[in-house]
Amino acid sequence: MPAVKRAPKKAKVTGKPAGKPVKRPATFALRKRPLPTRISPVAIDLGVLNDHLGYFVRRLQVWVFQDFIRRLSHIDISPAQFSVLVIIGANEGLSQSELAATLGIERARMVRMLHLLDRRGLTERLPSSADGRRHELRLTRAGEAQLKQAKALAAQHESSLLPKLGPDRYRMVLEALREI
Amino acid sequence: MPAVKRAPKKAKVTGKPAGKPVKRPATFALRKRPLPTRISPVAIDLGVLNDHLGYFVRRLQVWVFQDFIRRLSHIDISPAQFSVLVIIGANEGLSQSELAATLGIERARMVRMLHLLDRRGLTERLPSSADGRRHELRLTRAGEAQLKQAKALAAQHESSLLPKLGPDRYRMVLEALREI
DNA sequence: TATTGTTATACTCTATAACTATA
DNA sequence: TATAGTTATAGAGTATAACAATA
Repeated sequence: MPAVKRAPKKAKVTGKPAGKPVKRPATFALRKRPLPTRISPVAIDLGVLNDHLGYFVRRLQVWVFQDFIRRLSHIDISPAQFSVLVIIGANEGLSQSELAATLGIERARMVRMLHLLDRRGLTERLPSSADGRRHELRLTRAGEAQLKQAKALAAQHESSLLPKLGPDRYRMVLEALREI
Repeated sequence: MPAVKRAPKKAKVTGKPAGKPVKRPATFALRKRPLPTRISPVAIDLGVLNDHLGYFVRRLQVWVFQDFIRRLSHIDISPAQFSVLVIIGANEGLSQSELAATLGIERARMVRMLHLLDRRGLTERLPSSADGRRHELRLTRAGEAQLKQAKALAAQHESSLLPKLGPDRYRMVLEALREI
């Protein structure tokens, strides 16, 4: 309603006992709604957005991540967590800073992500013998098993993009972006 | 340092008088650091991430947005704000819900964005005469002027992507994503 | 002095629930 | 009952500052 011409609403604070924090899933809870058929459902004139790569890249990124999140929701692995596990698995013993720099995640943020993965028993941080400041990162046995499962689901996710984009476009775009 | 084998740090709370909130820029404060030469600086084995479109799309999206933010930092327009102004400008009188659905932004989020743009004198919400629930959105004169400036800067941003991606790749990717 | 890992803080954004005015 | 706009809240992510241990 047109609040512009009425008194402010005052928020009517929810009637809940204030002690009932609703548990939300760890990753974005986008799982329930069906994905839209088109990535960019156009009902309205996009104006100059039509000439901006960033707009379409953003729409595609959101759509791809949502599909990824849905497919890996069973094992509760987010895209960021997946990338962390993959990099550690492929580069055992690397440091948190190297990992963070590789993925473009802040060091401070990486600390919390690794805390969580440690607590879930998927990763370990071993003090480096060569450099007392560093942690050498590795997957636990459970982490390796989880990563294997995640890779299988992620591969399914990736396969699903082919028909969505069309095989030619898919290959073209992937190769183009990989080279940048 | 290897906290795993030491007592928890206890956070040493910062010595500040606790009454000095540092003013941060409205958009992501990524302006100061130089953009990396390569979008995905690879120093480390990416493993199966090399086969995932989502990874590269995400890296590209972040990179493109950072450039956009820098270039429009003078006028303090974020990518999301730009898209809102463009859509309103190209579709005067549309409702908040339509705008939000078009851009994939939550209605609740859109409220705060429009509050801010209203407060800055760039947009207006007029009660619809046909439907008492709706607001018809439009740009103010100032909003039109600001959008014009923003479009010019955004066009410069877009031009800068061409040499970065290579003109052929740029056209290919833009056309591919636009069709999806 | 610089770097690694860490904690804390502020802010942005997403997801959701609940409320109101209206249809 | 459903929809448009709104408020509130929880959580994820980003940016930044500051600190201890170590180099």
